[in-house]
Amino acid sequence: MERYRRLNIKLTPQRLAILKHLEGNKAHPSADEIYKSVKKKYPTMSFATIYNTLEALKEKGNIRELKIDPAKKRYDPDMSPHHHIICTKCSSIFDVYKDFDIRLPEETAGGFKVSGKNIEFFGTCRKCK
Amino acid sequence: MERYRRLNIKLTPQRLAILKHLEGNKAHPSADEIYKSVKKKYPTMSFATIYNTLEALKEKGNIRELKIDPAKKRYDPDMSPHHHIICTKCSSIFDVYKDFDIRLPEETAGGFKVSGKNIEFFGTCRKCK
DNA sequence: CTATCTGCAAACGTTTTGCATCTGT
DNA sequence: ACAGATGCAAAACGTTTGCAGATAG
Repeated sequence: MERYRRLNIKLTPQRLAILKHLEGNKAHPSADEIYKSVKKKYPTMSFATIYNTLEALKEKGNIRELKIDPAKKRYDPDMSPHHHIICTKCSSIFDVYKDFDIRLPEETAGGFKVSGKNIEFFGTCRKCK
Repeated sequence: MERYRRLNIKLTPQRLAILKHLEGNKAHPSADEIYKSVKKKYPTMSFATIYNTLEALKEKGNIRELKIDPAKKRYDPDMSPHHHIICTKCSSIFDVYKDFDIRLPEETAGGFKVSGKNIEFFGTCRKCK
């Protein structure tokens, strides 16, 4: 609770439940998964609140929105620099904590002002292979 | 026409129009963009046909489905190994023809059998900056 | 007190599907 | 001839929105 004060967003019970669900969560949950989980405690929980909160958290730099899964957005509360590897069979996502020193040469960037990069690995996870 | 025979899919006029639209296309078009374009010549064109054809082409390894744009799938007929850079303002996508020698150490892969990788850059394009 | 959040339901844009008809091979 | 494609409309799916009432600060 205290540690969320700095977010400068209203800390409603619903939001605290969402934050609690996200904290330390390594599953890269979708909005629907968060919704289902928090709805157990707050049966009136709505997607408006879920998305509203996720948007606020994203804006404050507290979570990342992942587009690694084309079917739906996934959210990652781990803001430390890392990449992901996704299983092409079960779609589960794991973290990759390795830094790759990749730079785009001026000529290759085609006039872009590059502001970031994203590396996705894919393959078959331990369970699925 | 001839060069599409090896695809082993029925070459209907609609499909040839889709193939023609895709050939050499560097715009990474969405299904809707392909639909709009092909509909000019085939006014009865439907999304069923668009998605059906794109799925067939993807399966035969003739196009790639890009997930770099979270709003919608984009399609890339360029199967040569390359990466992408997307403009965070106008969402236009450009190709990056540079090979990055990135490998995931056994320990970091977490039991995964890695089969590929994908690098996305993002930034502001020449026009938008 | 009031700016902001919640919850509901309706709307949205993209993608998928069922099915009757048609067509490439 | 027939496996498979087309076209239409409806449905599915994730996400967004409008708004009236509630609440954190």
